[in-house]
Amino acid sequence: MTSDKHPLSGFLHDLTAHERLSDADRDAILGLPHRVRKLDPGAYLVREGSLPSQCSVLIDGYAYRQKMTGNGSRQILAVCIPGDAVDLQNIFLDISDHSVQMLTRGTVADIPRDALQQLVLSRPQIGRAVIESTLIEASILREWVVNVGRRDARERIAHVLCEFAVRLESRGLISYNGFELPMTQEQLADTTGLTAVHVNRVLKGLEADGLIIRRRRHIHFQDWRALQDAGDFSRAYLHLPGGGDAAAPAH
Amino acid sequence: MTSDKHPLSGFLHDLTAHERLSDADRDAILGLPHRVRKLDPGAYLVREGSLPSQCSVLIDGYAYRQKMTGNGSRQILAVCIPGDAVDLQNIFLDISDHSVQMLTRGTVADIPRDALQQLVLSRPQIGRAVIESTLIEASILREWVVNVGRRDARERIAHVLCEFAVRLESRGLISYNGFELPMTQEQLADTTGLTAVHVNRVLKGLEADGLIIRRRRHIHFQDWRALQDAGDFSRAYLHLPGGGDAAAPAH
DNA sequence: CGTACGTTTGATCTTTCTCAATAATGGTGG
DNA sequence: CCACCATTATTGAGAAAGATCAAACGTACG
Repeated sequence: MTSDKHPLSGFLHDLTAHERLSDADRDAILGLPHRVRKLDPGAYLVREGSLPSQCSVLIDGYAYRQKMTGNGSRQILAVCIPGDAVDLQNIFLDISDHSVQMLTRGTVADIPRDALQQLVLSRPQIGRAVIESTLIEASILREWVVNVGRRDARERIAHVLCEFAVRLESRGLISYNGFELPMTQEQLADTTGLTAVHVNRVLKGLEADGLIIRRRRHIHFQDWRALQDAGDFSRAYLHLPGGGDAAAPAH
Repeated sequence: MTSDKHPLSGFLHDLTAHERLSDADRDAILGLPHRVRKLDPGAYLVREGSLPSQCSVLIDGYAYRQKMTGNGSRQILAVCIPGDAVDLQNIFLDISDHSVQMLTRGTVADIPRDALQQLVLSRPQIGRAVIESTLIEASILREWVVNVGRRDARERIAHVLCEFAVRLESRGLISYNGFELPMTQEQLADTTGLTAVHVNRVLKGLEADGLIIRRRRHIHFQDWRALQDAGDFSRAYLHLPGGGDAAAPAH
């Protein structure tokens, strides 16, 4: 998908989205030691309770953060898209507080924890970029708390669809006014705090009302404006560099 | 409450909870320019959509992060306790994605954004401490997503009570096996994604079952172990330095 | 071509919300 | 100190969103 070949170029691109880095900083990032791995759906990148010795960057495919409750239900906490550093939190915290698993087949680059830690501490602008990236992740988490805490089922799902589309678009990963949802309805239920059955009915409803068209897992935005309204969606919380609230997925 | 007099000592204490700082770093923090203000309940520290020019540190009293949905309901995203830097995110991000308001009467110290930014960039160990603090906040947000997404009303409220008690205890702010809940049942509803009416019934239930005793807003832990079980609570996600799962509020 | 997984649909049940009214409580001015 | 007012807490009854249970239908893949 990316024209540039370096495995860490997506990661670099993500970090430089908000912060302009010097050539030396850029070279230092691309020069990080790393090992590339291919993974199957369901493979663990991080396991809750473990002490990871490396940080994985997603090169292609999707992954998700996840946590289980005591009575066995699952809550999905984030969907990682190509370019995302999958466990920045584990650079500086010891015990992982959640798990990360592959959603689809994909490729990751593992970077030794020490090397990344050193890089962040020794190069202030990179440190700053990492802080910003972490802060944006926190902002998205706040929006997710709002989503599951104060929106009804239809709003939640519409919101998740909008967020996903805008994030993909910001990385140039979205196709013509629609995208391939990389998850089952059960996983969508686990991200919205609903049941798979109810997710199904809501999706059907969104389609019946002409907001989206589904063909298998492909979501086509038939009425992007209405979908945003239905999901109470405003992209401000994503802190995307482009600013404004204007841009929809490619029209 | 704190024996040391410097307004920023609570903030320093918070930052050094995980990271040992050099004397020079400590002096740099205490030497930050700041202005102390007293505030009434409801006063805004940060307004969603604004571009703050300073970062407030809570000296005493409580505050809460909050976001409104399009149809007017409120979701509380965090409760800030004395020592918390109230808007670290606004050091590096421009437009605030949520509001922060005082929960009680209290005191804050405002630090100019530029000074704090400079400090973080020029002193790697302080940068590291700020990253860790941010990461822990994100971890707590993840747990909140789980809480509102996958737990029922009783679990949610028990969980919030446990979290609050443990956080207070970690700062030495908790009194003998109980604490003063600094919020109304309506605000508790807004933190758990419930209604005030239902919160009332659940609290009554927790009391009827002998897990807590209420006297006005004071919560006494009659059966701390059972309350943790009822809330599916485990303190790991708070990443407290003490580690382990052992410590309960002072027994 | 059959098995496993995901989706769709229907019927019923629960939790939680909504609406409404009443009782405490704390703060305020006289 | 007391009467009054505005919040906040409590309680009840009915409504609704979403969960649960169960079954049938598709589709991909070995």
